[in-house]
Amino acid sequence: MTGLTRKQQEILDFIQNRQRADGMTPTYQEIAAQFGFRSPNAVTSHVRLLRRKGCLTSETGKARSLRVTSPLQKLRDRVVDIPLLGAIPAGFPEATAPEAEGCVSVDIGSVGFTPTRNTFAVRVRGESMIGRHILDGDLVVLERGPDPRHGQIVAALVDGERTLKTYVVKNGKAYLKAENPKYPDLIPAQELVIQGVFKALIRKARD
Amino acid sequence: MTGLTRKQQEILDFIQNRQRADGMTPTYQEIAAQFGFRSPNAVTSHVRLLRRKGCLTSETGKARSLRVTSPLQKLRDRVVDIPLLGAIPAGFPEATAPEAEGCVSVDIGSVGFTPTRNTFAVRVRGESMIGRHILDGDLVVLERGPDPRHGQIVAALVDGERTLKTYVVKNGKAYLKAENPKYPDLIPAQELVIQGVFKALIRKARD
DNA sequence: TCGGATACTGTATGTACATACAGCATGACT
DNA sequence: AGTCATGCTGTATGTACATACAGTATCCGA
Repeated sequence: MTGLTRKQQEILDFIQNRQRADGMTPTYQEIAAQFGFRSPNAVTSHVRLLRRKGCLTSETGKARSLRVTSPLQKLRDRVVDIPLLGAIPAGFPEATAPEAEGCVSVDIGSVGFTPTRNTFAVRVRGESMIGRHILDGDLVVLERGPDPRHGQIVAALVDGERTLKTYVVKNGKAYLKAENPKYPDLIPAQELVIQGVFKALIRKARD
Repeated sequence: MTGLTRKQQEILDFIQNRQRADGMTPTYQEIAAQFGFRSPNAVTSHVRLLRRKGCLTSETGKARSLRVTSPLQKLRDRVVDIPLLGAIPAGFPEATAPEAEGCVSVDIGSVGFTPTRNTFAVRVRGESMIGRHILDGDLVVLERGPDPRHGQIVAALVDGERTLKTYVVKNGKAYLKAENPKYPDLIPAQELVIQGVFKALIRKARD
């Protein structure tokens, strides 16, 4: 397996970029137009080579069926989009698609579960959960719905502001506990709106 | 804006799933086949409705040009595939695509940088970096290449095994330091292979 | 009870696309 | 010089596809 030619790599990249950007692969004539070819056949021969080298597949006769087969692509899991909710959607406007202020896209293998319509993400503000190794600025993925169990981390509305807390059950009563000595402890859970339980976390390095 | 009909939702889901799975949107006739319609026109009218409701776009005349316009899709960032490297690729076989044992796909906004060919991911084993809030089982994204700066977290090969350490410079000399009292401290950096510096982290909740 | 939307069947048709056949350069290796 | 891969132009052609026109049946709100 020889490496790809410069031209071949360019074409491969073009196809992949177009697919990612537009959601559909370019046609032979679109590729020809992009590279200034005056004959769609120039593309055909390139595609033939790329296919022989195993970088490209297509189903014969089908329109726009070119697909880049990167070695990673085969290992790739399904990618899901999780809405990143902003500051304060007080309560939770049931079933309404809440205004997303961003979008977190991850493969389901890495987050370890399959998100549903009840999954959302939130950016952590403050260090209230540093004891559980969640930092200011982290992106936290939560799932609304399931009743939290003892020891799970939950997002809750406290005085109209959202914070992360640990859900603890003590003598049959539920409390929320901050994992940082600087923060107030043990808030009775009944008075609060619990928005979801912690499912995953994404952190970027601060330089 | 009324919600979608059950049938409309089904068709929309089918299109989206096919697009994600195959990398190309189904044709009208393929959709018709899927739902048992004996006329491609049944699809046409559904598409017309979905387009009016703003859930679908297509460029007229173009084959396989249907695209689902979810509100999240617009916010969606570019998704990149990062190879998940396994146990011990001792050293780093320069420029060779190292055997990936998995694939981490994330949008570039969430990881906060644009991965390159020198980016890879590794699953953390052990609690040597608990002081920097990195836990056993976490998925860590690293970038090979840039010389580490003081205080940055790096992946290094120590006795043929990979661990995460903090890169510290003391009196002009570089050391690696574990962030856990149980682990040995301050290893001279010269004797080790530094594989990359910490860029991002993905953690799944343990139940 | 009379629209008006949804949810189809059935038949066409123009064109968007993949792909085949027939060349002609260029460079690289033997 | 000769062969072989790359990298094209130019012309066709069959078919895969989007889409228009003409109906029919059901359900629902006014």
